[in-house]
Amino acid sequence: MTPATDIFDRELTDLLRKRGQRVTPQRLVLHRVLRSQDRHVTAEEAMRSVNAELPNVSLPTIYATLELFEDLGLVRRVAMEAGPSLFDSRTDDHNHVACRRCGRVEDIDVTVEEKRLRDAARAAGYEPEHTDVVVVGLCSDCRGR
Amino acid sequence: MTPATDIFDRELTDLLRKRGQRVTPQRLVLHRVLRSQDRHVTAEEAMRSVNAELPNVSLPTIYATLELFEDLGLVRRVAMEAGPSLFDSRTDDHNHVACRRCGRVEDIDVTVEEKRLRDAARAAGYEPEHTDVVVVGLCSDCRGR
DNA sequence: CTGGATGCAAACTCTTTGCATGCAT
DNA sequence: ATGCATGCAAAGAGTTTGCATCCAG
Repeated sequence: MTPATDIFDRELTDLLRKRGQRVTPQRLVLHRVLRSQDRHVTAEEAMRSVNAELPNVSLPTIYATLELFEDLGLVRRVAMEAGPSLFDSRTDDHNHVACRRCGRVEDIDVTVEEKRLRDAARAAGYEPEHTDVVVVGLCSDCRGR
Repeated sequence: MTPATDIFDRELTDLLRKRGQRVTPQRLVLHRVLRSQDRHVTAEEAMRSVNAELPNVSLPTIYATLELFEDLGLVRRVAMEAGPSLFDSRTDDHNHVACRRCGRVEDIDVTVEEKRLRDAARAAGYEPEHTDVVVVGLCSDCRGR
């Protein structure tokens, strides 16, 4: 257990306590895995990583916990044109590139001017919460053929 | 058959001929339906609309044809955080708002400055083709509870 | 005629639900 | 002790595949 995981645990514990929800090993381990590991994981991948540390954690639990973490603002679902849902533990303002062939996703540290978008969303009757931006194209591997 | 559908048919016929592909009634009807109807349809919805005009068109055919139309640049898949794929027959530069509860999607006629995004995508090793922007929030119906 | 396109059924993938058990509080 | 959280199994969406038939060229 690196020093960082200690901090992760404490942060999650505080958030859960604040809402009167339980601190379980499954939640702690998934939280650690998400925040230390590579970004953009599927539920399956998350389960494999969790199970390396804590066996027998089930996919339904992973899904339930990811949804909980989304509510807590700890992860964000990445908007994609297709394929399984990806969950991103980076919650600061950033965006994504996705390969339309293999589905690979990477971060782009470029932001967009959201104000006009959110205004237009409100004009359409929506209360905007966040904005997903995905540049879709071909990654180097998939371009080579 | 309104005069517009005539034009739609001709456009599709030309595109298909150009690639040596066949002009079938299924393709013609789906094309008409997509271009005259409301935007952002699921494959299911598209099938229902097509079947109102031409019975017994199957879901696999709808999917295959939507993929073909995507190649032809006639439709675009809309990036979403979850839920069934939505296909958009508007291919000009525009973006979307989506309700995170009910999945409703509307157009936003606001564009973003894509240049820096595409540059960053290239820097990450991708060849950018287009950019999806989705403002996620709550629609008026879902906010009221 | 000929092979690409279709329809049907079945398989597959991803995600959610129901319910009995377990454990954090 | 209480009931939220979990694991398992099964169901449920959504999408794709295999294959025999059909029809556009």
